[in-house]
Amino acid sequence: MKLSKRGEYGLRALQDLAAHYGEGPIRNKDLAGRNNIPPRFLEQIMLTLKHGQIVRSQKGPRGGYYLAHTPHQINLAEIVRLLDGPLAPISCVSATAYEPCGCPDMEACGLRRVMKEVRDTVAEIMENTTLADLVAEQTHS
Amino acid sequence: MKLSKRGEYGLRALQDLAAHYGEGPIRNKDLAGRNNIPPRFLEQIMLTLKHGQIVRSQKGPRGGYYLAHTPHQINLAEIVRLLDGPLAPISCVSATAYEPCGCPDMEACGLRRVMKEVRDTVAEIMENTTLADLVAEQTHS
DNA sequence: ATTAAACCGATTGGATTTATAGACTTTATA
DNA sequence: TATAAAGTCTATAAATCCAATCGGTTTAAT
Repeated sequence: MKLSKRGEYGLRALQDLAAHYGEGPIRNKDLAGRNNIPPRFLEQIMLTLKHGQIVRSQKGPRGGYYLAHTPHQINLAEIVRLLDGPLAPISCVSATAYEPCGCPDMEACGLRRVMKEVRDTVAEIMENTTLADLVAEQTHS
Repeated sequence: MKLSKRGEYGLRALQDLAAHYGEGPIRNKDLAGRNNIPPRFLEQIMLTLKHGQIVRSQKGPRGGYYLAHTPHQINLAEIVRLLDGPLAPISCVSATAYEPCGCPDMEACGLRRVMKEVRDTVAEIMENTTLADLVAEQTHS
């Protein structure tokens, strides 16, 4: 039930970008330094986020990364799915990557129903939480 | 956010044991066969479950595994924790295995709050679902 | 005694995670 | 226009973990 480091780092970096939204590109080095993330590893993650249209980048001096949309347009579910794959604990309850499990009768499987409940609940929380929400909580604390 | 095969197999086997509760020991071979689980792998898992006091076993001919308690006394959270570790997506929100994350200010971390919400929700579902619930859903379908 | 079953330790192969390294491209600005 | 600062891309290494397998040991029913 764990998030990978890749996912955790990505979320932390994006939370940081959201906190500095509108201030122009932020260097990988700064993102890594402020959030205790190995810089070269973060570089890879940011590249994935760029390909996933979640951030944009500017090359050269004064370059860096910035959000491709406003913080309240980016929800956590899409980030996690991009960096970590499906939210579902087991693949037979995944909305985005369904695969049959080996159980005798899928409809009658109590385990499946509970896991679906878990998936749906997690998905609801993550889909309804945006980077703006993270930053809002962050500042009025 | 995924459950390991170990966890998935373990839950399936226990669901099976619960469905046959009171019928005496069930062989590893039967558990594996009915649920499409590699037998030698399941053997390991059942041993872990035994050491974790969730099942008991009987050796020798006519031997096998059976639940150590009634199905409604065994909840899914303890099983998953035993086989897969903490429920929390990131360790700084784990109730059973807390570790600080690298973020600058833990209290002010919006990400942490959301992940805690996810953990708490998942824990609530799993702690309040027992093997009896799985089987009940299973039969009246 | 035989046989069926769980127990236990070791190990393997593969995948994934977590990085590092190095060469390349783009671009601001001095 | 030279320079340096930044991201881009590919490759690969190290470590860890996961899934599965194997061989042998112990226990118990018949």
